[in-house]
Amino acid sequence: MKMSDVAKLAKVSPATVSRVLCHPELVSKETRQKVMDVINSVNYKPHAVARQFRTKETRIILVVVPDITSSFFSEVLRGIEHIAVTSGYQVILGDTENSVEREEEYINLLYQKQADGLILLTARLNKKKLEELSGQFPLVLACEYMDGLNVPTVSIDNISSARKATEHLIKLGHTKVAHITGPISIVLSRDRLKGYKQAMVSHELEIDSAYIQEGDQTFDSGYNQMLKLLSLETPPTAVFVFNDDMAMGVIKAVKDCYMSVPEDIAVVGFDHIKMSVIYEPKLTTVAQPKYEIGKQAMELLLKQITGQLMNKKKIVLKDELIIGASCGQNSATTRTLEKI
Amino acid sequence: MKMSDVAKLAKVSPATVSRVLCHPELVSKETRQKVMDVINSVNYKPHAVARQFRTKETRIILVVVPDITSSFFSEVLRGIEHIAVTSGYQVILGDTENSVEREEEYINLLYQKQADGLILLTARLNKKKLEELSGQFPLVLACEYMDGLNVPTVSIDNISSARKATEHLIKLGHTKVAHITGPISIVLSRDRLKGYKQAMVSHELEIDSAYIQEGDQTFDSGYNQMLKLLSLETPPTAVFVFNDDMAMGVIKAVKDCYMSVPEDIAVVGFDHIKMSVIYEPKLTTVAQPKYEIGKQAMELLLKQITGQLMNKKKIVLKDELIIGASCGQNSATTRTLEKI
DNA sequence: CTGAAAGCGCTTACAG
DNA sequence: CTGAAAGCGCTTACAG
Repeated sequence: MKMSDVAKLAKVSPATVSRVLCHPELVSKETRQKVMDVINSVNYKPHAVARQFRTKETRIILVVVPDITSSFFSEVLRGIEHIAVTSGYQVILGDTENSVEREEEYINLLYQKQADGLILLTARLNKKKLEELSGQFPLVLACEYMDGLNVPTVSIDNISSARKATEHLIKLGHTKVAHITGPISIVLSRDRLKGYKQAMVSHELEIDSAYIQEGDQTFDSGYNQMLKLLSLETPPTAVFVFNDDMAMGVIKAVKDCYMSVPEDIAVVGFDHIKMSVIYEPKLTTVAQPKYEIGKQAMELLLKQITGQLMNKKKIVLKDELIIGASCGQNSATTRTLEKI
Repeated sequence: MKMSDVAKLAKVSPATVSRVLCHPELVSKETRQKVMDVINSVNYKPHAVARQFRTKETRIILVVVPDITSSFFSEVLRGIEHIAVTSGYQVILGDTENSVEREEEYINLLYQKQADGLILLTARLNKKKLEELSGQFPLVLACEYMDGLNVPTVSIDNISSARKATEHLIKLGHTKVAHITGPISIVLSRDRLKGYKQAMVSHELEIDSAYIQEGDQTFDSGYNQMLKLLSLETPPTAVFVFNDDMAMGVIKAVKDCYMSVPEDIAVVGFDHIKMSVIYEPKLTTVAQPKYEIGKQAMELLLKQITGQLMNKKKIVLKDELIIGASCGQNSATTRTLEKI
């Protein structure tokens, strides 16, 4: 069943049927009714690809995500998808499984006009390529902020959040604060490391390079890096960890060494994933507005697609330090007092 | 840049360019080379939608998932996506956020020919509608098995897995075994409940209807239902729980009542999500081959799309009972001995 | 308010 | 092995 068949049945031209569907206000009430009756009675559905081909818009966007099984990204994705569907767009999922090659394969879809725009939840591509891409297609970078990059971006301020998280530990009286980073190849890791260092320096604490260990984002790597830190001659008394997965691994390592969190070691994580609330002790962690990041990224993309361009706008959303039990507010207060 | 432009530059017809791209074996080596050189030098990419429109295949499939933020579904999705991309297909993500209406909206995409096939990770639709859909479009149902439904399906045998899980508790010496179900409106919940009952009956244990509580799949609901069970006059000594999220909530409830898992209450979960290994005590749980379910679902869908139809085949994959610490293998053995 | 006609960029059956 | 031509199902500028 195609539009011309509907037209015949309704005794109008195909153009009129098309108008009823796309611009009903251009058609007289009676004609409209007549056509709608036929459409409903034969259950006609317009051929999406034909329309896309004719109008040159697919109403599809592509979302490239480094790891779809991650609790963090899947919530951002939900935000994107929800707004997309509400606005009449569909989402093609591009799970790169952390591979740059797959990232580039997906981006090919844009050149083939398979999608009207792109949201990147990961940016392993270099700055030049990203800007070039952004010049050619509607593009939004979410989660990762890249300094001096001329591409619309939605993210939190990772540097200041990391600084805040570290300062929380310092204010609790800790001086030997370690940091387990994410893969140092990604900007996020470098930003959070920067924030950690800023906090240390501004409180005149020494940054012991043995206190900085690189993890790979997984629970196990948090576990292993923590064992390393614990076996130092002077182990830290507090650790700021790149993400919650690793932070939980850190806690597990501490437990396995017959020590306690927060009594012996205070831990702060990052992301506030669902599990961070369930794990014991409940994590102190930086909550990112995951759904909101997705939502705003999609809205920014839509603005570009519809041409309400906003000169490469950056949106920085508010994060929040969620106080759990993994830093020991109370015992820390005591420590501060002892110092005084 | 379109195909006819490339053709002009290469001094051949558009048909030849098309053949170079789609059926290179039909073109002489020299012509092919000449055309490829032009394609590369101008970086021509064929217009995907035009091709889709002409060939009547989108090489897009639709995956409808009830909850993209769930660790379980996102791993199944990864399996689907991986095989899809490897086979030259793209995946449109349909996150229903557990709403039946949204499920139907997504399915509309099939009628509009936006996708070549559909994988359902949730089936709230009734049997008749599903079979009708399956008659019209390539369709695979994954995760949920529906009795007597004539639709290709990939799943585990939920009844026998649930029976096995419950029997594990019974063999450990428990006679007062409770079950916290999922939402009883979904088939999976009813199947696992069935398995639980089978195990109880076949071991001649009484099924106390107060021992069966309906949860909603979340941690919190596991927590709440467990509190209810613990406040019974004769509380159970073991609980088989519909999924791991709720099982962790159950454990938390037990702890909060100053009791221990597994000493006071033994717990078995379902799914073997990542967190189940990290949580303490480590869950005993039924592992579903999540990635494999996704993979096989996609392969089954591809077979339908390419017309290698396999009379509404069902694939039942093997699950595995993973023994953690939440059932107390040892203490249980003791109990059994005591009984003797 | 409505219709006739052109055309979006490809692929493929047909002819040579 | 190659080209000319038709046509996939829509939408929209144009004319009336």
